[in-house]
Amino acid sequence: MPRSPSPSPPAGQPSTASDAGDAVKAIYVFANEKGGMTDINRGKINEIIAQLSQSSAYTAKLLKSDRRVDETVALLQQKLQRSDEGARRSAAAVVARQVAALEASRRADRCCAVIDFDMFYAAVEIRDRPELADKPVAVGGIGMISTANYVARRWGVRSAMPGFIGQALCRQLVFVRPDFAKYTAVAEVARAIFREYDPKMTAGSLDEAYLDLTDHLHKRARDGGGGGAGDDSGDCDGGGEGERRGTALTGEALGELAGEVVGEIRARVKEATRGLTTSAGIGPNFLLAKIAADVRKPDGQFCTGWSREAVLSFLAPLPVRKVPGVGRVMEKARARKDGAASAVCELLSRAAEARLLFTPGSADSLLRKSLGWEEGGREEAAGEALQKGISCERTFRPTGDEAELGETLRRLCASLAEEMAARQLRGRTVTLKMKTSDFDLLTRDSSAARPVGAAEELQARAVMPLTVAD
DNA sequence: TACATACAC
DNA sequence: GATGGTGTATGTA
Repeated sequence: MPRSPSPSPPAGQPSTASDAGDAVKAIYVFANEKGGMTDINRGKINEIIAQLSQSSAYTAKLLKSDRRVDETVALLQQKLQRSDEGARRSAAAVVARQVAALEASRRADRCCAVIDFDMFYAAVEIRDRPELADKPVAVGGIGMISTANYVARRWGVRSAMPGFIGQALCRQLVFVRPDFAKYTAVAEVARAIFREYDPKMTAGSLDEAYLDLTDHLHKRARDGGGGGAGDDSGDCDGGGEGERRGTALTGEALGELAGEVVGEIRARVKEATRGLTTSAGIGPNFLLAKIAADVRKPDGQFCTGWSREAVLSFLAPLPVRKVPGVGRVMEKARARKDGAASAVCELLSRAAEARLLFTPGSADSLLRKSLGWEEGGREEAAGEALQKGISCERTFRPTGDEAELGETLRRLCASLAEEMAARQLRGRTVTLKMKTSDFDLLTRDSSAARPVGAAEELQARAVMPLTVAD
């Protein structure tokens, strides 16, 4: 006899903060946002997570790092206070000039798409074991969950969450071991389809692809395959500065055709992968396409539009964290005065501040992103970019035994050398990374005169940062 | 060049 | 009781 009616997520109270878990909650953002989360149980979920995390070394280290970020942010504030009127004015002037230049160069003749499988690993596993379909499923192990299906997400189980927490949140959670060979094969099926639309397509990861559809769309429009020859009704295209490609396919017309094409691609992928769904974002560049891919997840697509108005009204209200490249730290550094997270519009309105605080490169990048103009995605892969590094790391039980550490190091070097040989790679700088039991990360590196690759060479250069005390 | 951080998936 | 692995980019000394 099975358990009773289908179990449902806990219906807790709205977060009754109070206790020692408060600081921890501030760190753990698992129960924020994202599809599938019901609002009702958020408090309960946070409580369980806080409970389990409270006394762990990992949390201690997170809190410590968070305090350091706070200090840095405080320093930035001081720096801002102390900046003189002249510096502020010239920063504002620079920003104004940049904004004008960027706006003038906005183009409406390019179309990019980012296509992303929905809960990829879990979807593949469920496809192959249909009996899992309505059960909460996590791909990963007790150490780490890499993907959770939407049923599991209703309990607060998410990717990048340690498995034991997932299990505490949802006792019926079914764990499935990841099978990367299988995922790679599935990804290859999808990529073959993507390449028909963009031969230069690039992959962000196994489950994510960047396609520049511009050429395909023009070809399709020329060959009259479909797509009403756009009625560009006034408010659409932003930069109507002539047709570089000979077809009047810009702005909204481009978007409309792209919508059909992307729908077609997604249908083909679903068919070819026996039912796997994808979500997609469409826009004038990869940055916007990437952000847009999140909007209609799962199994949907969204187009940002091309005009300045369309782009900005899409971006403005988004939390800065949605912008690729803006993570926990930058979010905090750009948070509002009252501590609340900023939206992209504030990023833009306070761009002059950023220019005073950060390196010119970072400030530029932030400004461009808040205008929705480039960066954050693939962008011109410009010929097969060569790989910059290769690594092999493993987490093991803490030990102070040098012989044991030495043996671990030997094994790591051996696997790495094997992988490098298989891919015919060598490198000049060997970096040894070591994580202590309290999650401090240390690196030591050593550069050789010429590239190395053999296990012995790697090992000889991997000098252990010993004397770790305690 | 050496080391640390931030970020993405 | 317990929080991964691979790769890229960037800041600072």
